[in-house]
This record gives sequence, structure tokens and C-alpha cells, in this order.
Amino acid sequence: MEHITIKDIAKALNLSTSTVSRALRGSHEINPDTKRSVMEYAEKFNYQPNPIALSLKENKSRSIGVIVPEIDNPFFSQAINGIEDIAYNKGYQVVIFQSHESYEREVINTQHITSRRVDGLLISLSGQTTNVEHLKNLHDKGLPIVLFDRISDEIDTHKVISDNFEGSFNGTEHLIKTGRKRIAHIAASPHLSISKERVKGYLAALAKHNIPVDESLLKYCNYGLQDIEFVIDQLFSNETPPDAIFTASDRLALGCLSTLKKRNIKVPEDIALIGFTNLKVAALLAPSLSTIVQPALDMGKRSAELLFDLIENTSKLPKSYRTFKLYTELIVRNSSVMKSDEE
Amino acid sequence: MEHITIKDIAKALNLSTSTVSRALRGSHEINPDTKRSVMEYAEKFNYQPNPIALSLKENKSRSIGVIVPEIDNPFFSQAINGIEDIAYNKGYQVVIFQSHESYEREVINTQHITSRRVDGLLISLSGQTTNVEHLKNLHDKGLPIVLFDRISDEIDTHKVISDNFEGSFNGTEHLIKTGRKRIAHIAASPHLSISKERVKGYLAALAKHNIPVDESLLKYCNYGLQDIEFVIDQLFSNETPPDAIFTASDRLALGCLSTLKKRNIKVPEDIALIGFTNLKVAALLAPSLSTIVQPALDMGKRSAELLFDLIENTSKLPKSYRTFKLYTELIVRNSSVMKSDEE
DNA sequence: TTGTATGCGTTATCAC
DNA sequence: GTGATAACGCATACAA
Repeated sequence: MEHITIKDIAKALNLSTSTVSRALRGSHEINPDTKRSVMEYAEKFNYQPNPIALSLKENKSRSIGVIVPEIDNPFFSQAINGIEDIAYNKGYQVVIFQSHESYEREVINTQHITSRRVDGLLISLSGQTTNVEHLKNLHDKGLPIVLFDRISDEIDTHKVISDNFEGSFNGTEHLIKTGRKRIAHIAASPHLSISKERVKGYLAALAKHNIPVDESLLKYCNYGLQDIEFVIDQLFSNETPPDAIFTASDRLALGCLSTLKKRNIKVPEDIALIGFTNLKVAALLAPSLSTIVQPALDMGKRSAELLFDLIENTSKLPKSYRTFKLYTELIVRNSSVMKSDEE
Repeated sequence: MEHITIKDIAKALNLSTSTVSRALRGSHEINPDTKRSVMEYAEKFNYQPNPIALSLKENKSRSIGVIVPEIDNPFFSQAINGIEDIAYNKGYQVVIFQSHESYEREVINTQHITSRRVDGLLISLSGQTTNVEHLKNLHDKGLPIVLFDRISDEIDTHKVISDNFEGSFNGTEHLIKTGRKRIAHIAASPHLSISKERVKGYLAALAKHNIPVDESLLKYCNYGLQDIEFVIDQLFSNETPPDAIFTASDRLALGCLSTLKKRNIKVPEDIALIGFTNLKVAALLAPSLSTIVQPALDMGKRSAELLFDLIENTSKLPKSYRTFKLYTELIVRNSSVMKSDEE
């Protein structure tokens, strides 16, 4: 892969590299003729400045790192879509890493990230992560970081989340209002901020409607299909099984739907189902599933925008960091069932 | 984001940068004591070599570019998962671009890719792409390229695909053998290699079983949900609607399932459905959908491995390029229905 | 207006 | 065994 350099142009045109550089950069302190001839030559031989040389010089890479638990998760792939969108417009490249829900892998990834000299980091924590020293260190060293979705209180930076409490509260209350009495909640890893908030919302809705909490209806679940099958079988081995399930994520909703089908438990006839999902999954699952829609794409975009704000203003200190809550939207489906329940 | 350099170490230890460099690289022509003290200092202050400087020197970036139509598509996100896996082990970073099924965007992305000096390119063509000069150019300039899934005959390089013809043939034949007479096929963009191969397989299966081709049952469809709804409504406005639908991708299968549900057409009671999907989607949709499973993860891994082969052997010419076909797997579900149909 | 010199971080090539 | 120097591609302070 050969590339033409400024030096080549200079040689060909009998100029110095600095003159060529100036011409290319559109400097005004240059002879219009020289400029034109340089531009023509550059055009003709498809000159493209070497970004690596620039990076070395300016000590920045024009790339941002993104660490997500799994790329192959509808929520995160859609968030990355949004991130890529913003980065593309800013002329940055997006470098992807997966933690695979492993704390160790996340730590290793943060090391790679810094050794790669990315200009900023977007991260959603792994389900195993309880200690965030690895991120604190980076942040203390001045790396702009934005946390999204799965955040930690211990890091003082911008964060973007959806309104997990409210979404969870609304979803649970919807189930209550449609007559459900035994509402199970399947949450993701108990370490995650999103899990905690969603459980809070679930409990708050039950409390508001004076429904006693049954601990056996609150399950934490990994993302594997076996895990969710196990959890659902547990729920249904209960003396009085749930009449509704509220799941905390895309994957759990999908897994739940599939397991229920396997077990021949009909949704929504036998059991009501509502899930936190991103917009695309919600659309695809319509109309069998009511959903609390998380703005995955927007979360990606918003996070990236905030990160670029930080990157482009690293000089301006001190910053005041904020946590941005994006609205969730409750989409109610199976209206026929709703009606019968509402009587 | 401050980083310690070789120069810093040299200054601190009263050595020259070359000595430090040698010590760090584990050269043998060096005093063991010097080496140890350098290593200790580097360890203590967490020295990390600057990959950008390395890149400039070696004229390679230790990164590979990946261009996919949409990250947020289960097939591609899983393929990227595989790519990331291999790249991670090789110590390469993965830079992601989306063409958004747009030819123009794809061309622009290839320009970005080269300007970024990636060491290789993995690409799956956009649905609009018919002209591949932009890739030919890069390839002629010596950039290692591997095409996967959506390929073009016009580029002479390694390619990795699933056995689209066979998968399609088997899926269609399965529908025929279970008694279906009017089998519709919903394909993706007609420009795509995968579409062509799958249509061929579909037609071949019909031909083998002496089923006349009904042009009105063969539809090409974009990925938007509106598009698929439109197509399905078209199919069912037919005087004699289909009794089976064979869809050509994850997205089409999901969209089809969702639309049929919306229209209150029951699967598999009213209509049999079979789709090309990746493993995870197949698992999630079980047991409602029989699937021709494409090895998305493996395709990502295999493509990345081949790309690294090319990257690491750029000196060895000439190469003989190959097209690797990965097996698809037919997973038959709804066995109860099958039985009744098989009688 | 243009050219020369320097530096970004690293390693390779030469000297000593 | 160690150090000085050049080079990768570019931008810029300074000199002309």
C-alpha cells in the first residue's frame, strides 16, 4: 500500500516540504500559482495526509475507544451505531473492544485503549465490574471518559443513562393496572447500575399499589439462554406462578419470549410480558410484547457528543460533570388483553 | 493524558534512548544490570510504547478496517464479534465503518479507511453496490482485502461466504417435503451476491420437484419494516396466497415474523416460515421458526484469520486467492406441524 | 513568499 | 555494552 507524501510532491515540483505543506493547508501566505500547482499535483496523485504522522505530532489519534460488554447485543450494537454516526461526522474513527462481561477483560481493554492513545473513551461496564479503579486511573490522567447505560457512581465524569427507575416503575405499574397480581422481575447482573435502578422502580410500583414483595419473584439472570430457561423454570415451579414477567433488557426479553414458547406458555394469554428493549427490538417483537423502550441509538449519539465536547475542551478546567437521563417510552401492546384485564 | 516515553526513562537513568530501547526490547547485547534497572523503572512508571510512533516508523497501523452495511444487524454484529475476537488475539485494533447500504457512503468509507492507513480491510458490500472499482483500486495498490458474505466476482482476493445455494436449496426442499406448494421467497437487494445465490437455490429446489415458478412469489425487499410489510401484504393479496415463506436474512425473518403477527397470520398454522439467520437469532426465535443457520461468528473469525494471513505475508507473491464456503445448517422446528404435513 | 531546522517516539545503523 | 544520529511524515518557528 504505497502512499504519496509531501516530500514526493516537493521533489516533483522543486519546492520545499514546508511550502507544500502550507499550500495544502490553504495558508494565505503563499503564492497562488504555487498553491494551485501543488493542489493539482496532490489531486492528480491522490495525496492523502498521513494521519499517523499527524497523530505523533499532535499527540492525539483522532480515534475514540468504545468498550461494550458484547457487540452482538441489540442494545449495544444500536448504541454503537449512534456512536459511529457522530464520530463519522466529526472525522474520528471508532475502535471497538468487548469486555465479554468480564472484569478482567475490561481491565485489559482499558490498558489497550490507553496504549493505543485514543482521544477518549466510551464505556458501558461489564456485569462483573464492581471495582472501577482502572477507569479512575485513566480519568485522573486526563483521558476524557463518558459512561453510558451501565455506569458507576464512583467516577466523576459525564454519564448517559435512560431513566431506568421511571421506565421500570411505569412498566410495572402498567402490569398492575391491567390486573396482574404476581409480577416477576428478571434483572441482569446485580452489580449493574441499571439492575439496581430497575429493581427499585419495580419495588416502588409494587409498594405504591400495596402489593407485598415476594422475593421468589425477583430473579437475577445472566444473558445466556440456559440461564434464562433455568430462571423461568424456577418461577413456574413456584406454587403460585407469576401472572406477569417484567424483564430488564433486550436479551432477557428475547430469551424469555423464546423460553416461554418452548415451554408452551402463551403470551399474553397465560402470562403478561413486558421488557426493557431498544426501539428496533421493540418494533420487531410487536405486537406480542409490551415494551419499555430505551433510546439506544440516542444514547450512543448523546454519549459520543458529550465525549467530543470533553475532547475538544480538555483545556477548559474545571468541568462540571453531569448525568443525563434519556426518556424511556412505554409502548403498550395486546390491547385486546388489556381491555379484558381492565374491566 | 500524559505518557512516559523512552526519553524520560533515559534521562532519569542517565542513559541514552537507544540503550533504553534495547533494554526494553530485550536485546542480548546489553548489560544485565542496565537492563534490569530500565525494566524496573518502566514498570514503576507504567511505560507503554507509543504505537503511533511505531506505526510511523514501520508504516503500518496494527489496525484493520471493517466496513459493514449496518452494525446494528444481528448478522453483522455477530460477524464483528468474531472479527474482534481474532484481532484481539493478534493485538490488532478493529476500526468500524458503516455503509448504511449506500454505495456512496461505502466509497467514502474506503477513502477514510486508506487515509487511516489500516493494514487490511474486511468488507461486506452494500446493497446498492454494483461497481467495485473503489475496492479494486485499493487492492491493486496492495491493500490486503477480504470480502465476506456479500462479495463480488470482480475482485480477485480471498472471500468467505456461507453456502448460500445449498442452504437455500435445502430450506426450500424442506418446505416442499413438508407439503408446501406455494412457497414464496423474500430476498434482499437483487444486486447482492447472497441474493442471487439464494434465489438460485430456491429455484433449483422448485425445479427438482417440478414445481412451476410463480414470479409473483419471488420478492426483493429492503430491510426497513415498512418494506417487508408491503411485500407481505402483496403476497397475501394474491388470489392464491403462499403457504410458505422463505426469507433470506435475519432481518427479513424477524420482520416477517413480526408482520405476520400484526396481520394475525399464525406461524406455522397458517403459513410455514423458514429463514436464513445467524445462530443467536435462530436460538432466540426457537421454536417458532425453522432456520437455515449461517455461521456469522465463524465467518467473522475466518475472514479475519485470512486477512491476517494476507497482512503477514504481503511479501510473498503471487498469492492464490480462494473463496471459502462455510456450511449452513438446517434446523427444523415445529415438528408437530411437520408430522401432519408429512402424512 | 519560500526554505531550513526541529520535534513528535521509536528503532536501526553506525560509531566508539 | 553503550551512545549519537538518522529516519518515518508532517507542521511550524525561524531565517532568508
